[in-house]
Amino acid sequence: MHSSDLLTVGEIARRSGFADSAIRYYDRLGLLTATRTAGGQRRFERSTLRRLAFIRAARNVGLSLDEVAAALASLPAGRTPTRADWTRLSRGWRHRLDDQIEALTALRDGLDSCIGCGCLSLQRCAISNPADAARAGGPGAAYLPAGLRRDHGDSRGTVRMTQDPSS
Amino acid sequence: MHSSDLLTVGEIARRSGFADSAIRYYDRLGLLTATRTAGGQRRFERSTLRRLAFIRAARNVGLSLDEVAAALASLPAGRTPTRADWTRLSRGWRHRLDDQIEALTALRDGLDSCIGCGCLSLQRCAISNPADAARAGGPGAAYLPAGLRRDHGDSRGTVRMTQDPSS
DNA sequence: CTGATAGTTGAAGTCAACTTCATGTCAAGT
DNA sequence: ACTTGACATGAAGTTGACTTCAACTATCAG
Repeated sequence: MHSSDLLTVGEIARRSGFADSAIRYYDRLGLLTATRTAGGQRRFERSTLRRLAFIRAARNVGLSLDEVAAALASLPAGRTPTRADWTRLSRGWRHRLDDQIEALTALRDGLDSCIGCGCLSLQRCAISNPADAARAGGPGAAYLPAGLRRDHGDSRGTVRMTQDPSS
Repeated sequence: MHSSDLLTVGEIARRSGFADSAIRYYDRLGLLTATRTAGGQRRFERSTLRRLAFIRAARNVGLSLDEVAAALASLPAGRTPTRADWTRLSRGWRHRLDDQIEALTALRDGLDSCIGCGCLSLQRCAISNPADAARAGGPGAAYLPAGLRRDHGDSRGTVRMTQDPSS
């Protein structure tokens, strides 16, 4: 029994599973919209909870907050989003997950053929290969998608290897 | 035709695909060992290239540099590691990748059952569920392994939800 | 011997996504 | 009215894995 059906930061946080600070952070980024009381405190509509569920789901799938913001910006202004709206936004996710699974599977299979030899060749080993070597017909050249790769800064240094680093 | 078969930072970097700065960083962390010239410059043995291949492979599989350091510390001191040594170190990786693949697959399958409804229920939706809700028999409760999860700070806030946030 | 090229250091910066802190204000129950 | 707990803000801190910078110094081909 509240005076209205608007929710405070604390209530939103408790019911969504996000920390208070994360809620304020998202508000600051514009991912959430809040009205303010006369005293300046945030008050959220209940639909904010669904928005937060979307945010968590998107992040689990691997989207950055920037991508989430872009997606949310495409929601129709003025009315509360419908199920169809949310569904539309998450359409691409399956494909994204498929890609991630495929990349990991290829990596694992490459590992299977590598693990017995211990070679870890910089040219041939699927599991240690950076993102652009071994392009030509290596049997299991496996690359992680950018989001999963631990190899983020590969834009400046093109790796072309012409010699075998034999130990 | 070099004066010896020792490699400079630049050569190591070029041939391994890592940046110079990363090589020095790894050296500082103790992941690599280098001798020094009279003038103080690093000189690496060729086996360092294999070590770096291992590091990249490990990072692709999802290990942190701390884990890499621990693994490398278990290599026998005094002699150049053999293939068997490298193989031993990467034994657990297949299992690790299997776990990651399984988690992503479960997430995708949860998505399949969610995507039509647009519900994104904080209780029921496998894809938006944080790490401890929906434990009891939800059909596709999917959780990402810690390394893939975008939800790192789950230690302090246990999420127990008892009400449906209907928008 | 002399440049050019490549190497050295420590400190500080970057990025993402938040959290923590200090200090101060609001709201609500009694 | 008062007290308590929640909320407000801006700035700074956190983590991991590096990168960038400034100011020097080493190496080597010619």
